Amino acid sequence: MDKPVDDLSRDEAGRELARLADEIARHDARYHRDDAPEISDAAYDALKRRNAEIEAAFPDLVRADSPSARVGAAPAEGFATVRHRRPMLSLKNAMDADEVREFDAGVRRFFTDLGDAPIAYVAEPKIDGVSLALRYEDGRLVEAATRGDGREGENVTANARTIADIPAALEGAPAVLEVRGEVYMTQEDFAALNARQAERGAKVFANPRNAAAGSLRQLDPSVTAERPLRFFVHGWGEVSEPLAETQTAALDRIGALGLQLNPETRRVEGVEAALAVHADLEARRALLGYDVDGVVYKVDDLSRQARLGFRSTTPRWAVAHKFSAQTATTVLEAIDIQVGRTGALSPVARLRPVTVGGVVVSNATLHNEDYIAGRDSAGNPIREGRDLRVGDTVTVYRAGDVIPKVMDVDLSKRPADAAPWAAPAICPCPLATPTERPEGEAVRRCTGEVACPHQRVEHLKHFVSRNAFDIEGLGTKQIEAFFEQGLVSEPADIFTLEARQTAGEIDLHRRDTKGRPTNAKSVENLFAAIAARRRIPLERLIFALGARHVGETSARLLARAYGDWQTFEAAMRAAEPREGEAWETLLAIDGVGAVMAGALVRFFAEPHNREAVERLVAHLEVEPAAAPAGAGAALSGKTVVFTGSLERMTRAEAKARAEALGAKVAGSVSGKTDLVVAGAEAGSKLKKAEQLGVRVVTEDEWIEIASG
DNA sequence: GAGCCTCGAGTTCC
DNA sequence: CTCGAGGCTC
Repeated sequence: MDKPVDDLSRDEAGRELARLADEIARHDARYHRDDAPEISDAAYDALKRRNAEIEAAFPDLVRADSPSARVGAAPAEGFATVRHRRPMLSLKNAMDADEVREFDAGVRRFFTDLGDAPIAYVAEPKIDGVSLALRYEDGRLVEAATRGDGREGENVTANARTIADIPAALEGAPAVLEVRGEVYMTQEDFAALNARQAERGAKVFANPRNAAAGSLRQLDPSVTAERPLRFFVHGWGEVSEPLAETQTAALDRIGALGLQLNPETRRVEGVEAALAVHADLEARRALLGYDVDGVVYKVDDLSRQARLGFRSTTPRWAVAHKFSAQTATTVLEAIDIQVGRTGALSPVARLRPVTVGGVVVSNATLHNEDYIAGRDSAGNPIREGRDLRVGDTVTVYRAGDVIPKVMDVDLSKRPADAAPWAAPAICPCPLATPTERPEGEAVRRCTGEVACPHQRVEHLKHFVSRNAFDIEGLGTKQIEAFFEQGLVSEPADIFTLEARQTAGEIDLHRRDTKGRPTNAKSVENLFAAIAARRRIPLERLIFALGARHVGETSARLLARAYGDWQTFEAAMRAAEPREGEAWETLLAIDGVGAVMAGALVRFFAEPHNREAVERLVAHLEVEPAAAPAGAGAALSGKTVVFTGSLERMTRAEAKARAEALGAKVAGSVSGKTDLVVAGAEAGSKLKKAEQLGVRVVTEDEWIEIASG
């Protein structure tokens, strides 16, 4: 049993914080990375709480790698983080009616039992607010959490309690009920709030969503209480009992408990009826009184929702049909070139600042030269094939209400002397390296590779980025400054900073990024943060190396396939392009193809990279990769093959089900196959399974397995 | 060989 | 968030 915090000696507290940091990091990895938590949420929360209590009692012992400081999306200080029991996913967007019809067709293809019957959908306005999850236990509100990165959000319970639409207690609710919805502000309330703010000389908000977000995240709940926040429910997370058989009935039940449902919500039969709701709401958009950016359609039947399941970040049973975006007109003042870490040259539009949807926009990505020329990569016209020229008057919108984009150009306002834009033949870096655009690719690249200072500095930024080394106090700005001052030119240099400082070779105290003297404390903190990262999980290291085509996910695959750094590095060094055992082993990894394998082999063939990696790893202690995920699930680690025609479910459904149980679904039978599900008229695959002695089951037996 | 699904890379603004 | 491209399935 844990000793009361008050009874802990300093030494004991220090030791326990160290233990907790390790343990929590391990559980985080098991949960986030492997999807295979080994302790309950409550036990995990208890660890976090214990850590926080000790930190509160011994603030000077708080570790650089403290679990309370370390979180994915870096929620703001001041709010505890909350792990969502069910991830709060986002929705797939549909930009027009045809994309919605495709969504409907996809849903229909999933089921074999529909015939011509239409799918029933729930259509509801997509409120432009802030997502919030409310957890009720035994009818009492116990926790309110923002969406955050979908896995962890901020605990804003005290603030949520001040919102009139959020009851503190629900009569007759299930033992556990987590409702999800949107906190928003009406346009009228927003205007009045801004008038009040302006009067007081306080911050004026750009739009109702920002006002709602800002109000919900006040550290002082009494401020939130004065803000006119409202809340609509649109779904639920964890529940202790099924709410109903349909989305409609479930929402009705939640509404009957005393929560607000959006009055525009409709149940409709078939996709065309759903589209009619969109047309109706778009026409009445300005009259609703609150900001709405589209309409969400959800499959009404909850058993069908469950069968459809989820893609990695979105449910298959819902789609957000967006309204056409708000636009603004401005002048394209310049087209600059940015260099990415892979050498990709991206044109950026510098715009005369203009307000779009409540935010001032002055930059917008132009993607690549085809985009400027008015074509997509397939040569199809965009902007009806009209090109962009400096001096043009252009229409700007914010894609997904976030990323500014140049939509169209007004040729009637084009200055007579506006010249077509020409892609740069040389990199804008001091080396002026020639650029090239490989046949069939959209992107032009600098050929300077490691020599190009732009690429080097971007490479370093990638190295310290959040999913790589994530060194606190060493962000974009700091890296740029260190690079410019010649203090850091490759990753290994980061780990020698402290030694060089001690030896008097460099002096970090002298100046910060702005040339001001830096205080000793922050330098010390930086050294501590760097030291804390000398121990690094293999997958983070592989990702941080920055080989092309190797992102977070692929790095994880590689880490799991090779297990530890020595094995991985030896294999990469031994591999030759397109032949040999090491190459074959690499390609055999599920998810690794010839392009990625080629990029890795090339990365490790480059002498500069080999040496830089060697210098780096000398400073590190690389943690081996965790065992593969899904341990404990019914079919975990098994490979399943479906053959013949299935009669009680579609292929897609069968596959989704098998994967949910931890299996990998393969297309052909081999020695690695564990189970073959043979439907009617199974052919060669069945024969092969019998030859290899692989276990074969009928569709009925499979359903038995899948439901058990 | 086409079509789906995911991943990687680059980007904006607060 | 979006686009392009890689990987896999049919």
